[in-house]
Amino acid sequence: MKKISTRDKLIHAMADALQRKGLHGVGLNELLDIAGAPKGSLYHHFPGGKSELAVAAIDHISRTIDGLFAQLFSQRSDPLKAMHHWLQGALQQLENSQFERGCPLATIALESGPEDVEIRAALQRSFTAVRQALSQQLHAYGYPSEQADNLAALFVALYEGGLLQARVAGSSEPLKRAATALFNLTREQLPGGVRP
Amino acid sequence: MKKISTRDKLIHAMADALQRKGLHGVGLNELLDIAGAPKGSLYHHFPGGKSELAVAAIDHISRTIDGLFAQLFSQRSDPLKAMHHWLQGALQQLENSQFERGCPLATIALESGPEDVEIRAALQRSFTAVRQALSQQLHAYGYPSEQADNLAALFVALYEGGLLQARVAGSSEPLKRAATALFNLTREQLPGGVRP
DNA sequence: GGCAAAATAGACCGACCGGTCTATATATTT
DNA sequence: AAATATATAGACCGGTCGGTCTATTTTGCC
Repeated sequence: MKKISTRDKLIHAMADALQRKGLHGVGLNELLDIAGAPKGSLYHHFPGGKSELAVAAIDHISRTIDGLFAQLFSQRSDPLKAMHHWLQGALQQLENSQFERGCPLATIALESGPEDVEIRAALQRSFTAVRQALSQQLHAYGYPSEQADNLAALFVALYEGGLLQARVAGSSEPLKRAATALFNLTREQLPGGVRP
Repeated sequence: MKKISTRDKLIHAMADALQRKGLHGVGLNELLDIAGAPKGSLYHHFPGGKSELAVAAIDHISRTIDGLFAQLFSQRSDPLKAMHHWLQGALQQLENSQFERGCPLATIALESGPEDVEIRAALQRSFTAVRQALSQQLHAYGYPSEQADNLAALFVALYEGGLLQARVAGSSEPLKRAATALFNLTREQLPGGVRP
């Protein structure tokens, strides 16, 4: 028997909707229906309405990613292997959902404009944190910090761009190919540009 | 003095809106306002309404990309240099628009689901064509076709993922970093995996 | 138990959504 | 010039949007 607060059910429903259809793609009533909550509860917990709930969902997703990374990198000393697992997991989720669940933040990232101040701020926090986490791991592994920053951005791009292509194609192939290409390249060029 | 047909004005307005805000982000009236056309004209030229116009806009964008690639690759024998120019151009456009104009197809790609059959088909055509064009150039340059396919997917991912990150960050930095990382890697590993 | 705060519940609202429909104007063809 | 197809014009429609408001129930505390 589980007790999930209405607040958490709302956040969860929004997070799921963001991953599948984005912010403009879900209606409030649909959301409340999924969460099993009335409108009053939404505006009680989130006076700012839809966008405040979206921010809460983004923050929630961000924390989830933090946790995933912490686990992923603690188990493997080679960060490239860890990132490979990360991508494998994303791919699995995509396939299991008939290619509906891509990156949970990408859609709202593209839908939102500079006028959506708080949403953009939350997204920025999250993406920056992800890049920093990756960069730090790569740096600890031996990459000079500049190179680590660059590679981190590239891996995030692989994740985002790969998932996007896979979704459109309705097939894992584009992501698999892009990942193969990048891992082949990084395997040959080790930290600092030194080769065995 | 130019004569742009109402049909083309509608397609243009939709294409611009897709790049800035996506399909759900624009209203029909807003669109007609921009195009300077009444509702009757829209449904005369595009009986299928908003989504048929979106398909036409996607096809239009796709042809534009084809033209750009044809020009880009005809002027440079090194496809990596050509792709560098491609990314530079995208970056320029992003900066000139205060980070509002990213990939013209990415937003609708994430907004649309498998139920949007025709939109998805148009997107799939376009993305496949882009990857094929890149792959072909890389193959002609010396990469084995398998490797060329993989690299093509990776470069598209760099473009999509890089632009997405740059938009969220409100800065070119993430895309520049990711591009730097990838170009450094490819410069060191030449076609066929042979090293100098 | 008594009471206030927190949370739930949903009727209701104006605005805007995409889309339909009829009327008029503009070419095109004969 | 008459007839016909093409295109423009915009009033209008039901539905849904996000959001407000009042009423009721549940909870935590003394």
